[in-house]
Amino acid sequence: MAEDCTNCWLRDTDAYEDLSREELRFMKRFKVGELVVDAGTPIILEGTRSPQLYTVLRGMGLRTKLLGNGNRQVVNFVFPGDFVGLQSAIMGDMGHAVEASTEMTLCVFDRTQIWTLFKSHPERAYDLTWLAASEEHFLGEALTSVGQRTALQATAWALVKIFERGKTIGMVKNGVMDLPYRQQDLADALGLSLVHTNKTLARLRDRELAEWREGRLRIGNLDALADVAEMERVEPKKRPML
Amino acid sequence: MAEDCTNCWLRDTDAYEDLSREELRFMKRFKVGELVVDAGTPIILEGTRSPQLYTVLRGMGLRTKLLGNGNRQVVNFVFPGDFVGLQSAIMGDMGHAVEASTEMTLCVFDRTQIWTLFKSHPERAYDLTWLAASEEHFLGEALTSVGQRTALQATAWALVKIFERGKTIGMVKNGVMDLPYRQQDLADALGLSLVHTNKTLARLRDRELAEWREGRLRIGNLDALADVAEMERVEPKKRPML
DNA sequence: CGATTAATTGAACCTGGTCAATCGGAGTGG
DNA sequence: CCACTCCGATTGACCAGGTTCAATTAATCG
Repeated sequence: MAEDCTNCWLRDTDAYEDLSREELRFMKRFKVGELVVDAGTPIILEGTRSPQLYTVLRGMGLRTKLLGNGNRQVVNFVFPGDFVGLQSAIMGDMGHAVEASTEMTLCVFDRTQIWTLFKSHPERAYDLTWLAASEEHFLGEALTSVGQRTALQATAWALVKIFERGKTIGMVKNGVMDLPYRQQDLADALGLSLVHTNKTLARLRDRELAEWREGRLRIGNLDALADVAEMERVEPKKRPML
Repeated sequence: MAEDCTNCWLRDTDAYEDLSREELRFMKRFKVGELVVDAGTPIILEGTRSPQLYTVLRGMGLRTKLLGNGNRQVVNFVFPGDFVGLQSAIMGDMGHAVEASTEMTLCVFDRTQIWTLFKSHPERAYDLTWLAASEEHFLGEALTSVGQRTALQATAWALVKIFERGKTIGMVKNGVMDLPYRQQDLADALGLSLVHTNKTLARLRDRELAEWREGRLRIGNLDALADVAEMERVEPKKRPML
């Protein structure tokens, strides 16, 4: 029942780099199956050595970190095409947990093959490093948002980021994108309280910059929203996908 | 005048993994020279494709991101043994700038050799990925600190992190470590104002948890400080060094 | 229909920011 | 050697962005 990497729907979006026939063959060998999980299911636990690596095929999730006092930080949102479990594969254990926000289907890879990947497929190894560096890049931006932007700016920044990511993988239709998270998730991502996040979203709605209701995000003028966020727009590049 | 990788003083600290003779030989070829910069000098600019890659041999610096409104986020502190320029080498450009806080000497590598490194030295490629994943790991923690911890907790967290890093590379003597940054740097790292950072440091000093004066950090009881931060201590592992 | 979960709104409060002044050390020119 | 300046650290007073508490609404579900 597992899909064939060759026909992976994600490769048809122009968000990802193309792979040669040989490379696809290797990925097929690397892939050991598919995993489908319900919304709310933990996929990887923080601090553990995950037995598996995944690429998200469908659905959305969260990377989260729990603090001793019960506070939660959402480290990132997880979208189709994202690679999950890299830290664990390389360094031994995960710095954050990963959980499903919707039903998700994940492409499962064999972690023990990581080393043969480095030895015999340097292009794929390079892609892995690219993904790690890219995540580092993103987290630097997120840190800057949480540390230096006001609630309004940070919220606008997050919505722009999410919307842009959604666009690259074809999740935006007519300026609307499915965004099946709770306001609490965004609040935990930005280090804001739920109440204030709610009020900030209301402000963006009133200004007709962004409207997020019932799991759907509508943004009319992305540039205007980015201006509020005081962010420099960068055309999203093609990214590798494993 | 360039030091020989074989006798690199950093390899003598037990913070870094050992390299075989062959590996050291390759690193020597990879290395093209040494760079010495004064305190205050920018080493890499944000958003640029840096022509070079560096490993810090001596001195300390900062990774910073500038916001449109002039706000600055300190993304991380840079210590001897840290690798600088990885994002640029892999993804094309840097997400942050790097500048020297003290005089620094850097080991300079040839960026164009990166690809041969992936092809012919998979162990080194693996190490590069390790470094990227490690930085990602750290930034997740930093994000959590800035997002979820109070000023006192965040400050304590930062000092513990810095002190632990300092210990692994032998910079701590008698519970004291050189920390030649300004309070403004720490403030920008934690998303706090200078004034509040100052008062928070005073609080830690009053409680006799940490004392940072005149560029020297003294911590008597690291565990007590970590308790204030509500962080789980993890024994720092050996890390690769290029 | 009661129970649960998420969104929304108002009001009081507080952590941390802003403003402003002072202090001390290092460097510099006379 | 002294006056002057510059930079970073320090402290007090006031202010505000965002948190907390609490109550209400709305939708979903067994």
